[in-house]
Amino acid sequence: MFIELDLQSDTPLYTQLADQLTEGIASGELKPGDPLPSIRRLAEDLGINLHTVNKAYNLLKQEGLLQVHRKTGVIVQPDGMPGVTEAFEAKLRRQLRSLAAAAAVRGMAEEVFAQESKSVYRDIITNRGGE
Amino acid sequence: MFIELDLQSDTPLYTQLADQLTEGIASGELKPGDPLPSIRRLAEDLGINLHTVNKAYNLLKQEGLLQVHRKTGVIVQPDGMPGVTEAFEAKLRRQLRSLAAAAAVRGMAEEVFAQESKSVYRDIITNRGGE
DNA sequence: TGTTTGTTATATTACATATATAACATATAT
DNA sequence: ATATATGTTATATATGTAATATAACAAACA
Repeated sequence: MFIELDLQSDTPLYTQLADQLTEGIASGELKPGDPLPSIRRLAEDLGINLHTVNKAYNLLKQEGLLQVHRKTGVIVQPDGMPGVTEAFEAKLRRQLRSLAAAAAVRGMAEEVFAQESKSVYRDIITNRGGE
Repeated sequence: MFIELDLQSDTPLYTQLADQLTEGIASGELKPGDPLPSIRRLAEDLGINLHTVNKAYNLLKQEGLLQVHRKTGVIVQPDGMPGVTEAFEAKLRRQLRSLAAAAAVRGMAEEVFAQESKSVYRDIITNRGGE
């Protein structure tokens, strides 16, 4: 799986990494049970620090997307992905709210905003680059 | 206009403030030309520092949502709101992408995600509380 | 003249990000 | 047993952001 980090971005490296791994799982490129590179290995490949990768892995572990086994290494959650919890719904709505307000104030219509959402979602599932 | 800040949130205060002002404009509660409280006044009312309010106002000024006149004070952009620029589209897509991936990986269907987006958008426009 | 406005400057505190080393405990392979 | 590679934990450091606290400035208005 190809991962690209933008050092200039205002999004933290560990967040970028976690996001891209999440996309990989969502698209099916990474399947349940698939092994991920070791912390040190991935850090080496990406040219970043061990702890930054560790932070991203742990974030996804907290969310239930990864399992981290001592010595066995890190694998994609094989026992079923987490569902849409109340907490997740609330968080999603909160973040969507910020985006929707910015879109609405610029005159982007409701249907266009919804269509953008649908389009972006599909883009991830069909494993396209993004544009 | 009622503004509520969550000191426990991981979202910075100036971001929360800018978001809520944006929602106010999007919903029509704040109309073009409407005056906003002075920096010091709002800071006092919210119980936060002058510079935090200033940062929020300047952010919205940069985005073209506010006009800041010396002594006249701060008003909602009267000369037409900014449109949907390429840059905004790109930024919106980037942020939606992260949300869509998190939703998809938890099994939220494309239509449900789009419906959530539409629902949240409508919530803002119709000026409801949020839940 | 005095007050209020946004603006700018400095300083301080706290926290997050990212890095650099180092060491530890454990499971696997040799 | 020995070596190796794994995730984990602990320090330390540098940098940047967020938020606060004062203070002063220039300009507009009553």
